[in-house]
Amino acid sequence: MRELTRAEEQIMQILWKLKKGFVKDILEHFDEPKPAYNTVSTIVRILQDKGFVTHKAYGRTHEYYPVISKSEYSKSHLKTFVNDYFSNSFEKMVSFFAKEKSISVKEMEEIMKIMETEVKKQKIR
Amino acid sequence: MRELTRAEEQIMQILWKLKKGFVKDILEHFDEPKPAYNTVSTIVRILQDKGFVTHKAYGRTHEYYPVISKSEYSKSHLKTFVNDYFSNSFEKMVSFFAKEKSISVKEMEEIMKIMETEVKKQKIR
DNA sequence: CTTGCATAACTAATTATTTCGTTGTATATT
DNA sequence: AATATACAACGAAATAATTAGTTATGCAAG
Repeated sequence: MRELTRAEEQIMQILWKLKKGFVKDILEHFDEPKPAYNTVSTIVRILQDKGFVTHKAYGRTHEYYPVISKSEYSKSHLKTFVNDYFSNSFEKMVSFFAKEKSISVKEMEEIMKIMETEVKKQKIR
Repeated sequence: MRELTRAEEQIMQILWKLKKGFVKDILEHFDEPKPAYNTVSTIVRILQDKGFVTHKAYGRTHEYYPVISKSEYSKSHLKTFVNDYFSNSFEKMVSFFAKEKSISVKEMEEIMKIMETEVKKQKIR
């Protein structure tokens, strides 16, 4: 999957939040200083060329939708990261952050609970 | 922490692997088609300006060292990612990937083992 | 010493990304 | 119909990143 550039990612984050939107809706969700209308419009069109969004036309105006979901993109992005920084091992990554105390005890307990459920579920089949 | 660009990251990965190296050593570790010597030299100097590497001079030639470790950088990078894609919750991220089956049962069992140890260790204090 | 080679530093050229002004057109308003 | 408004499309300009040529210098070999 193509990588999003900085500006593209910012707009995708807004679209993922909004689910859909006209350029003017996207623009509203920018913090000050807001970019020019045309800047947003251009980048949305680039995102469309790259296959990240599509649009529905209402006469001459376009309502844009994400085609790639936030989950899909994050999955692909994290995979690359795990591959590059943790020799493709989720385990290495997670245990690194557990040891680094980037994950709280409470979070770890939650994670263990979920994993137990998942392990059981996957072992049944 | 500044983000690494594509070319910069490639060189950092090599330096992290080598621990230290002259430009020519870095160059050797590129796959074909290798970039020009000067391309590598320029980017290493940019990395130095950004504070990612430093050097030890042997007369006129420089041996470069990472100043930011791979761990440090990956920590900062993943934090940004978790913040942007999982509303700053490691738990959300990990359980998403567990449910997606991106983490194998074997890996989950390992992770749970490590977390149990970590939880105990951190609860003692 | 002179020539050749290796290297860092500098700089120019190229390519990618971001930003936004301009244009043309459809639609709404008077 | 004439004018104003809103928008997508286009394109130019600005900025960032990448690539590599050129230059200057030190060192080694003859």
